[in-house]
Amino acid sequence: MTKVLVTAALTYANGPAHLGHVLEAIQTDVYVRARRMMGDEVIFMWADDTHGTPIQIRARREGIEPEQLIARVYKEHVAAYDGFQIGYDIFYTTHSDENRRHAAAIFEALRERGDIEVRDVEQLYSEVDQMFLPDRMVQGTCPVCKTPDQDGDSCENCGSTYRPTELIEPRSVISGDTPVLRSSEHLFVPLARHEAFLREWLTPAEQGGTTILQDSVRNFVLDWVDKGLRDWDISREAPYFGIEIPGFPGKYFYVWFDAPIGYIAATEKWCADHGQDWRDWWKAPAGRGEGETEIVHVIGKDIVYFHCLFWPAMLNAANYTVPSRVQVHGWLKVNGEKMSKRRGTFILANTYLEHLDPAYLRYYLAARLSCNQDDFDLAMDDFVARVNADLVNKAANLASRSIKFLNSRLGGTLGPVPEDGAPLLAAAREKLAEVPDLYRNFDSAKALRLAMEMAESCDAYINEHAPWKIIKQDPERARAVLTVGVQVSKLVAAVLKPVLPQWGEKVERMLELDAPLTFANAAEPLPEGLELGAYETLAERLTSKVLDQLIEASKEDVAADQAVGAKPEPAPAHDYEVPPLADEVSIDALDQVDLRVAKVVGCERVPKAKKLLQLTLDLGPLGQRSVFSGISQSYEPEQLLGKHVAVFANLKPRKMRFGLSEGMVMAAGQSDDAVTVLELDPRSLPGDKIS
RNA sequence: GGGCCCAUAGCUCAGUCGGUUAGAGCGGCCGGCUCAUAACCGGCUGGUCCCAGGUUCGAGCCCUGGUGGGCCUACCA
Repeated sequence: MTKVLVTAALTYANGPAHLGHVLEAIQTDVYVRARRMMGDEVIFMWADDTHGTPIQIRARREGIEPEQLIARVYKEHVAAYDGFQIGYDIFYTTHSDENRRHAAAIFEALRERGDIEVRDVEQLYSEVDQMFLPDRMVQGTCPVCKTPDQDGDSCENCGSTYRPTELIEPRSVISGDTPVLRSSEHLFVPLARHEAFLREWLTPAEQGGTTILQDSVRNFVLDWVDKGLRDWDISREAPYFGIEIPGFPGKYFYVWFDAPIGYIAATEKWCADHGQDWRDWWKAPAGRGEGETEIVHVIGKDIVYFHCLFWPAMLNAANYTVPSRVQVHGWLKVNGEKMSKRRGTFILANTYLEHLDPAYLRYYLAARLSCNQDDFDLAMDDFVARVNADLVNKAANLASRSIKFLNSRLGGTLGPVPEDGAPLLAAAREKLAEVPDLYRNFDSAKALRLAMEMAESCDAYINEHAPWKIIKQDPERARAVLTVGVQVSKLVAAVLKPVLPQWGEKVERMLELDAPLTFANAAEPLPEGLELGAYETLAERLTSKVLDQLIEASKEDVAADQAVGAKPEPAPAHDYEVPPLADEVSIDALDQVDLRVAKVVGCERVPKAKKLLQLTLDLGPLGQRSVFSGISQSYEPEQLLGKHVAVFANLKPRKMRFGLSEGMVMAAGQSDDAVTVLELDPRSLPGDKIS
């Protein structure tokens, strides 16, 4: 039996899990469940990644300690992943004794080899924040092209890169404070010394290597090695929420040093709880044979650098088991775009769970995920169509029509497999035989496609022999035909089970199986005379209405998360100017300007105009009006449709080149591409006076 | 600037070693059926295989150069 240790990337504990995290969790979970169904001994080790500056900043913003933040987020993450039925063995934390010990052990091993160098580094330090500022926490004016408000590492205007210390007028993103240059000692790992090992680890199978990587990933990493490996700075100065480096008081491991060690810490904790020895997993030779461990990491393409260079090198240097496989996936996009908080496509895991069954997303993701690292587009209409077509119309329908018919009209007893049904069943079993290797190679898309083909051809067979007609003359023949449907439903359930565990369990009950489905026992025929259990609904139709609700709820939930703790922030430094206040006036002045509530009922771009949108406004009893507004660089027309806005309603109509404008929509902002329209509570009544 | 990856029907994807007229599912349109969750069946619809060259008797597939998208990285090939 192969020992397999699988991990999904540790979830960063500075906020709730979103569907991007869920994609990886599901891909990993499907793999783990499938390998268990192959008979492998698999443990799924997982944890929260709890250290580093972003955690400190988030905690500070909320006015709590980092420990409180990570404890709360931990619960949220566990709830989210449990909700998606992720079958991890342990979800641990990098803020643990186990992690401190293994980090220290790996560090000591590196030090004994002479793989730790100490050098002075000059960095920006903020007196107000009392900390060294990472590159991304500094903004200032680009030293090359003088564009203001650029990040600490590169300029988005001229594209040049630089050190944060080169910025003109640098300031802390956290407090707005002007940081000063300060020197401190940092610890470095000279990665170049590990080049020989890394080249060996990266060797493709055709050349005798054993590590499984996607070709694109391997090329990618080899390219870095070829360019020359740079020293890796593994230390950060206090205050830093993390693990203090043994022998270097006031210095902490950079979060990316201790994060992957969390895989080991989780394993040790799990082993302690289950009477096992973690050394059997992390001190065994890497490999797929007896007495060896196969370590499989599932990660997103953003962290290949850490998992395919530093991590194997560290493990090897410290004599731990190195990964056998790193499986890389792309980003989750929603409706063809990066997840957007404004459009409601930034969907939190827990928001999803409040609105729909995790089975839908599990199926849809698995049905489209394969071994590549392309980005994954979750298109809502395709989601609905695919789930209904495959899961409901094909797979569930086959089981439903077969089992229900047998139960209601033939006493619920299976017959023999008829001669004309045997080839179909044999073909389906041949397909099943391909499935383990497909799952083993993360090609769940193809595995599920095979399941749908099985269901489809069996469905055609039943249609052809129309048991509902035959039953009158030859009930036993009808029974035999439907028996094929049940036999194939068992095979389909086996393929679906890693993706839809509950589906598998329902079929196990309906078919009165005495052992849970595996790929091996799924191929065994169901015995003639078997008495079926009651039919259980396998999948219900998905409607796009539910998804619309999900999108709406996501907007609110994301806003709520961002608002958490936003208030305790002391008056922040402002990096923009506003016009001075006008002279004081009496309240009578307000009477001159008649502001009204208006609902946007029409909105379109004005051809040939650079900035104009033409709005049709409904002012309730006051009727409709046409108003031009110079906001097209900030709004797409459809964004405004249906919104309630404030309109300067007694403004003298003005003839413009493109038509008559009968009012003025209130908006804020100084530059053309950053205008925001005043949106009113949708409960307000069109035409009502604003005062 | 350099590197890597991706591109086939409206959508999701197959397409073997280079071999006939490039396929499937979904969608759309028309008709039929009903055991089954508006399921199911038949028919129709749908393609500049990203573009341009090249190799070949023959290219979706191989080679070169481009375009678009994604990612990484930086005076180094």
